[in-house]
Amino acid sequence: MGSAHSEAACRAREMLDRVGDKWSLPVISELGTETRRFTELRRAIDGISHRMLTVTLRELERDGIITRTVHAVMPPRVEYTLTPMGHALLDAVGSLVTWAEAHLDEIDAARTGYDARAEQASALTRPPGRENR
Amino acid sequence: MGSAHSEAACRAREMLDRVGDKWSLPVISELGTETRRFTELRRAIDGISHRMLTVTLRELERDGIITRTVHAVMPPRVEYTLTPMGHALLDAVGSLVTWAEAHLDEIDAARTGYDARAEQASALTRPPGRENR
DNA sequence: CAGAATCCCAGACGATACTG
DNA sequence: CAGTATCGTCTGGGATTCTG
Repeated sequence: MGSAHSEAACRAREMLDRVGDKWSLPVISELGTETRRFTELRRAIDGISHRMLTVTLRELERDGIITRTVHAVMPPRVEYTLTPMGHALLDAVGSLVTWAEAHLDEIDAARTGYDARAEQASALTRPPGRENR
Repeated sequence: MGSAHSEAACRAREMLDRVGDKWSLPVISELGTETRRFTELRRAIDGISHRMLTVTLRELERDGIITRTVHAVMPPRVEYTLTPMGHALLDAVGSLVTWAEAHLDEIDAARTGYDARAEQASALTRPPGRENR
């Protein structure tokens, strides 16, 4: 029952909530190539904090998108791998990337145009006087 | 060629930041069918507040994903339409939806399993005593 | 009807310090 | 090396009120 839209949009939103946080995608993308250790990921992903890498990995593991393997050695060695489901997700995200690349210029242009128009509009409203250069 | 990952992941993240907020996708999805007025969208999208619809529409318009048309009548009549770029985006998101639908059960299972294991693990650590039922 | 402006809070995220 | 715990900040977004 209800609107046909919610079906699709709703499912998609669940996923964007999952993958749309700040670091999930970089992590997934990095693991797309090959299995990695904690510190390797840390170094490969620019700007991620120690804590956020941990948190992100936990979430992804919980959802079955990555696998965590602990090797009982000293010092500890933990490896992370993308599951088949994770690879499929990476593929799905691919079409977003494609879209983004295809329309990046168009988006920039749209923003510039919008901002220019907004600036003009507010200039009309604004009390006339010397511009604040 | 440094890290192959950043190229793709970075672009994708820009888009997830754009579309990954709480309401962009429902709005886009709703406009995918046909042109809509403000209040129509408000009613169609369950749970969205007046304010957030306004904000979301502004952002999408700024990025050239939707078009805003004002009809100078009383009462005001404003219509929103998906641009071609917007339609393309909706298509791209489609593969995420497909992925989500295909793996929903798998994700639920993974979570349940993970949580169960976590519960067990903490039980071992926890000081033995009577369970808190 | 459509939208702008204000206030406020929960939760996401970063920095830092400690542990096995 | 890998992970946990604690704390402070900052922002997304909800409720509400005012306008053309």
